Amino acid sequence: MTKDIEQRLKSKNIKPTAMRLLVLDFLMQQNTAISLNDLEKGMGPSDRITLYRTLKTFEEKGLVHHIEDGTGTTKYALCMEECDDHHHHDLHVHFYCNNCKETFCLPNTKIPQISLPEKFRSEEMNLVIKGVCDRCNPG
Amino acid sequence: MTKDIEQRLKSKNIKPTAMRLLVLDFLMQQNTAISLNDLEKGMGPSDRITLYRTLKTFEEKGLVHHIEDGTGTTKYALCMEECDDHHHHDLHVHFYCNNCKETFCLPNTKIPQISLPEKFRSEEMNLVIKGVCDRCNPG
DNA sequence: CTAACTTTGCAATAGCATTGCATCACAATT
DNA sequence: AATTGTGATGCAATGCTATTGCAAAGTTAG
Repeated sequence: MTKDIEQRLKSKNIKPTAMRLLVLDFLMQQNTAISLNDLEKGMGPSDRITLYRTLKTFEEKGLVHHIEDGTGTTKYALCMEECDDHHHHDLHVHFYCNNCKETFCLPNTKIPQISLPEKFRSEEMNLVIKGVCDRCNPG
Repeated sequence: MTKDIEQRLKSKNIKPTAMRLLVLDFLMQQNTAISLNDLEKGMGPSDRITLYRTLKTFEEKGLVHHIEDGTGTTKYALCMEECDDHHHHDLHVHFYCNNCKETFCLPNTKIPQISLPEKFRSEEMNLVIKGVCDRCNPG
């Protein structure tokens, strides 16, 4: 089981240190995107900056993507398998729940094609939808 | 001409003070979304916090909307006429140019309907497209 | 004119992101 | 096994933006 995590790191060219195994393990247990703070609290006692840099490394290597959900604090979530180093999260939608304040990836909800004005060229897209999530929605 | 600006403030139930007239005038001259910093530099010598609160007031009253373009710093731009107090910017797309680092409103580019997973309810949407803008695009 | 309310300006704070540097772990090479 | 180099970690410190508290100034209504 640790083997899987280790393998996942190696496949992205990330040296599997103890810290990184822990962080990745923790990330894999989440079903929402989390902030650096959440990570710090969720892990055992560990250095905030190291966690920060770990996330950054993960992001550079295409293991994690970050989300600006409009709250002002950056959230992080694991990439789906298809991501490579340079194209994360371009396609799927993120959802911020106004009720529980959680941020979700909606990996199956893709951003449709948008036709831009003349001479604008698109390289990345980022769509955040705010509303009420399935768990907070009555009925 | 100052009359127009004054009228625009009044029509949104904002008391037209000297400061506010200046800020609105400045905003009307912009064709990109600007940060608080830009505003501070662009105006004569004035208090940063007052400018901050002026923008906030404008936003509450539906005159201005803010954009999180992914750079980490909030940008502000005038709303189109159709905005009312509660529904700004929900519909149009924002564009961030990776080259000139400017953020634009694309008022004529609307966000298409997205079908969310079961039991997710949408209240707001925010789409930022990054790429190269018309002015930076060769040819 | 005076009282009530709003706006403005200054000071101070909070919070997140980010960098510098020194130490430590590890891996490779001799 | 010792040495050297590279990357990872931890601590300290900083920067920047957003945000609040409070007092002074300005505005409006009675």
